[in-house]
Amino acid sequence: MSDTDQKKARGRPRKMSNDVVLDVAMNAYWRSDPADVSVNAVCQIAGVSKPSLYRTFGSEDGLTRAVLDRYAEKVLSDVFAILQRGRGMRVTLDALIDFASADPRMETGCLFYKMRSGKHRLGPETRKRVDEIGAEALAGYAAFLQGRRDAGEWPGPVSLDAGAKYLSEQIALAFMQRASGVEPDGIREMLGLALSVFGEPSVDTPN
Amino acid sequence: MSDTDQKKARGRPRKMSNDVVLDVAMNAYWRSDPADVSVNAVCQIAGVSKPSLYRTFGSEDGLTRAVLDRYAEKVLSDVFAILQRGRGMRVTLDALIDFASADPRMETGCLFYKMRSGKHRLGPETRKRVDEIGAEALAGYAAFLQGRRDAGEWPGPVSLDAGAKYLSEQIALAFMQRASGVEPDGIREMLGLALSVFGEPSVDTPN
DNA sequence: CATATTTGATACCGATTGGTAACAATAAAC
DNA sequence: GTTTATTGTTACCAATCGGTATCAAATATG
Repeated sequence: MSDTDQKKARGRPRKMSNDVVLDVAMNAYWRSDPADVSVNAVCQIAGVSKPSLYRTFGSEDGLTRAVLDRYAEKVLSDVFAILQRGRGMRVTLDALIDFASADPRMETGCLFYKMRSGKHRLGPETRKRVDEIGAEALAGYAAFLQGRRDAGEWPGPVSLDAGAKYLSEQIALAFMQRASGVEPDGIREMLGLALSVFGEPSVDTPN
Repeated sequence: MSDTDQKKARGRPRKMSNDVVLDVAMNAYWRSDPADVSVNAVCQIAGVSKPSLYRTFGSEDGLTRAVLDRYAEKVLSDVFAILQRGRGMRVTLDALIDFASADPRMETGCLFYKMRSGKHRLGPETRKRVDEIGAEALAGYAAFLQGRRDAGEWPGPVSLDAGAKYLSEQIALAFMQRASGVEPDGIREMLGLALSVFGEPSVDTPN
């Protein structure tokens, strides 16, 4: 258990690190759709031979799963961070609306929701991970709403669970619209309308 | 220009009418997804040879387009009918919620929205038709909202166009959830919440 | 230097995709 | 009954899919 078990890279070194391959694959999946990017295409644009890719990830399922993991820690973590800042209802919702409707990183939608909407086309490992992340997101939304309810900011008759599901799906819808090319302003308007059920925005309709 | 130009069916008669083939293909596409049902599969379950199918529809694009047309006149017309009944806001929205969340025909979602969400995988003819039907739906929602606004039932600051888009997308979301296996009660709860921006339901929070 | 190890290149596999070319069988029209 | 039109059957096509076997090239370890 000493430092001897550090895997020393013997043999021919990697011309391209696994992380770079993952990033290239992630961006390709993200821009279009995992179902529309073949393993062959990933190898080509990543400059990696197919046998090498299969030696590293085992299968297409292994690759998409690794990509999803990387996407979760590099992108989805930002959404979770917004929820866990402990800010007020409106400030948080506005931040979510900003991110979903106008963040330049999400110009082609959200890779996670693309995977979720095409879940049946994914391998078992990736599909399982999609379900797990979906549950985590739901828990995150629920925890946020719980905090707002404790703070007396959301006294409505809607249950916590229903509110979390609603919030989650509205964000998902915004991302899917983004992927479809809807303009940020249009998405912002619709998402603002949808989330107005959690309390009216500061401006507009002061009545 | 007399009755002589009625096309008399000469030659070997069709063992299976085109309409039956269309219905079988429609149900197959509807149950799973157009992108997941190959032409080979359609031929097999419809009991039609592949050359015959290609003689009738020309291409896969022609088939999906014909299926979409049939779906529009057999299913989507029901949604349009709800909007054109001239009933009040709440009655109409409740009818829409009922249809989207619980109608047994929509148990596997809505074929139109499945096609729309996978639009890039369709042929040019079908894609064009999808856009047309989407525009028709939007116009239908807008006309309905216009009527409600004229009747003083919807005085909010939301523009007609934004309201129509919002309504359309919320219905679409409900259908997609249905296709994902979400329970009708859950969909009804979320859709009711989303459409509460058009006026609160009769029960609950009378304030 | 010699050896072990890992890479990339190439070529292949069986399966499936959308789409066709021939051709025999069949039935309506004449 | 002959002709004509249309069907189904069979077999095929090139392309692409995910996945692998083989082997030479390259490099870190010894």
